[in-house]
Amino acid sequence: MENIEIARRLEELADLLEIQGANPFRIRAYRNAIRTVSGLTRPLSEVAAEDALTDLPGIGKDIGGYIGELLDTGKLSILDEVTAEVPRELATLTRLDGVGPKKARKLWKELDVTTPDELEAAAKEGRVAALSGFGQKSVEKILRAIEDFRKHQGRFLRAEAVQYLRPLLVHVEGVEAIRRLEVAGSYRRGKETVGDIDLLALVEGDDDRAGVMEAFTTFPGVDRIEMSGETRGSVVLTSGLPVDLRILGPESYGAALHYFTGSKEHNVEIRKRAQKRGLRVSEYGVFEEEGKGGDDGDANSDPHAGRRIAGATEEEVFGALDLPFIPPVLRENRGEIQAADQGALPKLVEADQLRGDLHMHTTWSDGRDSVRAMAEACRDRGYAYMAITDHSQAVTVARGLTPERLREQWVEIDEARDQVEGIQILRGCEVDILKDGSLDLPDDVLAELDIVLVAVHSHFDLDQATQTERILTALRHPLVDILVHPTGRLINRREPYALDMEAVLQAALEHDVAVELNTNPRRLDLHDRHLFRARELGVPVVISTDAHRTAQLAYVDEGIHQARRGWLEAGDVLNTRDRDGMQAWLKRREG
DNA sequence: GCCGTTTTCGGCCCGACTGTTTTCAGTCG
Repeated sequence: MENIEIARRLEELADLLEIQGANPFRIRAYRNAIRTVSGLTRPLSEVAAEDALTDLPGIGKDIGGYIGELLDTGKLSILDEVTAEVPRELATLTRLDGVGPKKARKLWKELDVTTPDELEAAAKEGRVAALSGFGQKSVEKILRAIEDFRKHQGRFLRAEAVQYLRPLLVHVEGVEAIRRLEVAGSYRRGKETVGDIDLLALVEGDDDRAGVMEAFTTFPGVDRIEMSGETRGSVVLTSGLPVDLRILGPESYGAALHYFTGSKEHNVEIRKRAQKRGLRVSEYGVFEEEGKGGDDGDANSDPHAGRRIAGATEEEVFGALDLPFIPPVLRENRGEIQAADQGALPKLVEADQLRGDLHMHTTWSDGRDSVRAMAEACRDRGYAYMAITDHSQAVTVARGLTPERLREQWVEIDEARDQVEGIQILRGCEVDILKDGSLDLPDDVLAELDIVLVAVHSHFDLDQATQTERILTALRHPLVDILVHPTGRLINRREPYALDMEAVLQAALEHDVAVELNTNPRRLDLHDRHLFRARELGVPVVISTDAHRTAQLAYVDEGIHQARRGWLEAGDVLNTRDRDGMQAWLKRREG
């Protein structure tokens, strides 16, 4: 069983125990363990085999036992016991905005409501408003939440969100009082998708805060205002994108930027670290706690109590905790705090370190631009080399190339080599991995290519063992260079095919095959967790755009976040090598 | 339920905002 599946079961358990009213600290312990599991790059089965589950942070005897049970049997008996008492659908109910464990429990106990559909019916019949603790506003909010839940389950692509956001930024920036306006949150962490947008406005003094909030909530693209206070406001744009605004003074801006950049998990760890040093971290700054334990408790409820020792910049906040600046893309609690503590943060790869793009299409298959146009565009980007990699014959919808047409294309590639100077044009192909794992072109043709990419474009629904074996078979082929878009996912549209990625990465290592980070914003495949694992194992990664027109070569600029989120350094990325270095790798199996 | 360079017992991250309350619980990020 995969880590992510184990995390999901434990999460369901925690959700249901919370609804059941279990000790909140016990729930927290479960959530801590879930954080550890979902942040882990090694397979838990491997850790279990070493008998080292309880060495993991937040995992003790009990939870370690649950993980062991899941690994051994695929079942979790305690979850079965809990679901015998609490209906598992109730966990879904807490996904609704404004409905937490307490309200879910009340709706279930008093109205026998367990699903969004039942909740909607009860709300419309006036039964919800009649409950104590619920009023007319709660009912309206719940009905809206159900509507949102139905129409908008997926998150926004990062690239998509920025388009909706830009006009709002222009509008709010127009307010004179604003000294700085920045986007924090998962957007700043470079996540592939964002659920909402967090804006931070720096305002001097208290005078114009109301004006800033006013400008924010009256932006014409605002569909509705969720809340609007003195320092915090929350709206939903007509596009459905939720946006939060926080207003801060200069002494707190860095602390707030850190705090609202997150991730939540990273912040929790940071605060624990602070606590050990007798410090308190909040969005207002880093404070020295004074008179610990001696007070009446009121001192702790004042967010500005104690002496502020940092807050104006993020560097200051990290510095107060004896840490160097941690780049936002790393703040996922995947070991970045420990690495920072030990001076071992990775030197993350930058877009301008890439020396070539090794995956693109032309008019020969389903691309829009010619070989020459693509070559000129790559040269203009300053690349030293590039590969033309149209589809092979099996992908008929994309006009995939037969061996004959491929040879015809080589004539055109030769012409482009003469016409476009200053860049090396590799002749390649995105060769289909057929259902049985064999390749879509004969070996003698593959041998004449400079570079061979392999990919799955069919039979997505094979079971995991079969799909994995299919790809392993392809990786064993001695002429294969790169496995491209390895999981096949399309964000918000198609799930990855069932695949044992650990086995695939191990095989890539063994057979000296690279794996791709495809920077098409809908793919971003491999994703960060697997990139991290590839780096850990030493499997080379190629960052390519899969461009189907010249403009899409720019996908690399958005996609590079993903590589950085996977902790990749230049040395982990094959196409940071210069022309000779790349040539040497392509010839790695000769001599 | 987990954890320990002050602790094997007694803690466990922090604050804003809303709605339904007569002083605060619930939810969210």
